[in-house]
Amino acid sequence: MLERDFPEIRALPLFAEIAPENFEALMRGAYLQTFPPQIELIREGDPSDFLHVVVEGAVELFAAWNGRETVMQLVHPVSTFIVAATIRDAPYLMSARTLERARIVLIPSQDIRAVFAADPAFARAVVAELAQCYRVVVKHTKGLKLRNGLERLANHLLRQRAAAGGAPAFELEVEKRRLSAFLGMTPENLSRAFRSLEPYGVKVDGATVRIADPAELIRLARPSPLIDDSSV
Amino acid sequence: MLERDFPEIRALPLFAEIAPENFEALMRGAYLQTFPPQIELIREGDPSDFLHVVVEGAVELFAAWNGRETVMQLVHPVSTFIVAATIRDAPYLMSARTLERARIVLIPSQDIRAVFAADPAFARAVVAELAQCYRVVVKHTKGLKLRNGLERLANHLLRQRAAAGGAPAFELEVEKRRLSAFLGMTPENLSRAFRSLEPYGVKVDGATVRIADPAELIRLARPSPLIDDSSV
DNA sequence: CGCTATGTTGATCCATATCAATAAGTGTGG
DNA sequence: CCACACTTATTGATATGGATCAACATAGCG
Repeated sequence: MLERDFPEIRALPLFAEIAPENFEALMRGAYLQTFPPQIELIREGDPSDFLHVVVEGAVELFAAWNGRETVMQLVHPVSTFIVAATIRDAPYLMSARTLERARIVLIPSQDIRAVFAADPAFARAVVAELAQCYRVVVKHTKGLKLRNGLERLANHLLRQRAAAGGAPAFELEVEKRRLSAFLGMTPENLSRAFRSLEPYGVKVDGATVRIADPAELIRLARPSPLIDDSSV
Repeated sequence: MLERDFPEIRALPLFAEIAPENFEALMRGAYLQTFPPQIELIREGDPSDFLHVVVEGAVELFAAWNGRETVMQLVHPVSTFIVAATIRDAPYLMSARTLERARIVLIPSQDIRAVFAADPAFARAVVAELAQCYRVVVKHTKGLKLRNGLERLANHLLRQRAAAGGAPAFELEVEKRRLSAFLGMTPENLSRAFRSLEPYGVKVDGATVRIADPAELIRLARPSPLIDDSSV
């Protein structure tokens, strides 16, 4: 892997505290690859060969059953995915595909497990990362079980707005089709949900969302830190 | 804590490989308590003070939002809960209450974090536990998003049957009301779902379920290891 | 520039929720 | 040990959120 790609990976909480020689070891075995859109990176059920780090672009984790398919998570730079499968040496529970052209670092799972066993700092970081992942899924599940489609969308928009620094307008980052699957609804339903939010000051033009008065939307969405705060 | 309670805790994957002196340290600060049914052990949003180990009885993890409440997980002996919050020193994302009279070991979170930092074997075990928890939630979420109520129930019954060693009859372990919340449906709906399963050879009497011909039910449920196998 | 996939909108259907009434347990205190 | 109160489970009737089907618009792309 190229030198210049180290810093952004090194800066990830997962790798920040790791001993230099161990980080070197990980990077030596790692591949940096650029993928076109719509490439299936991993398939659920396959053995976990690599830990993936999205450096650029976007990836979706999805799952299928009985002919149905849903989006489980949307992954944006810089973050890792499938840490759990890598650590447990278990088959992937989700598939992954690129949404756009993406640059991804692939670190062999056995290297991860080796350094994990040898480097206490890395072990701690893996734990923090896993605990984080766990909490993300729990929050997502809470949203699915406790909110209806409109509420999930409203809160998603507020989260995106916050992620964009509170700007009055921001981009959706993903196709509405995929967003609908992520939010647990059909595309048609999402479209109607957007219209239902108009009275609350939400204006949508393509992938651009403009929230006139956040307070209005918040009254509907009732965001909770225990579901919506990514830092908690 | 009493000597005689050690073995079953020590035998847990989470504690099995830990150094004797560290395990001693954990147990010295731990409390073994017996709680009556319906006691709220922890409340979502509270700081995580203790790692909990259910030694006897049953506990449900639940979450609430905007006046609604749902069951996130059912915890039976011997297992731990809220490892993630303990490790991250973050607020609980879920509340917990006893379903029956329960014996629970409470280990101060700061002790867990201290031993975690000092004992590599324990750190590894925590990671394995967390990865396991993560995968459990992911599977649950997949079920919620990819299956309808009837399918979720059918698969739940098959899982319970497997957990009971494949016996033709087994107990539900929890009130139907709570099971319905866990499966993401209303009690009325669960009741009707049970009746819908009669043609598939499912007989319910109180909390006892009898599956005449598993093959028949399997055809409907289409269980998948990536959703239903607890070991994967 | 046309082809194809995505998004929107309307009509309709269906699964699930809600409301209501009753039955069946379960626990408590006399 | 039974009667009473209260919770849970069931069943039926009805409402509704969301899915499906269909048609069309639009946007991205070769």
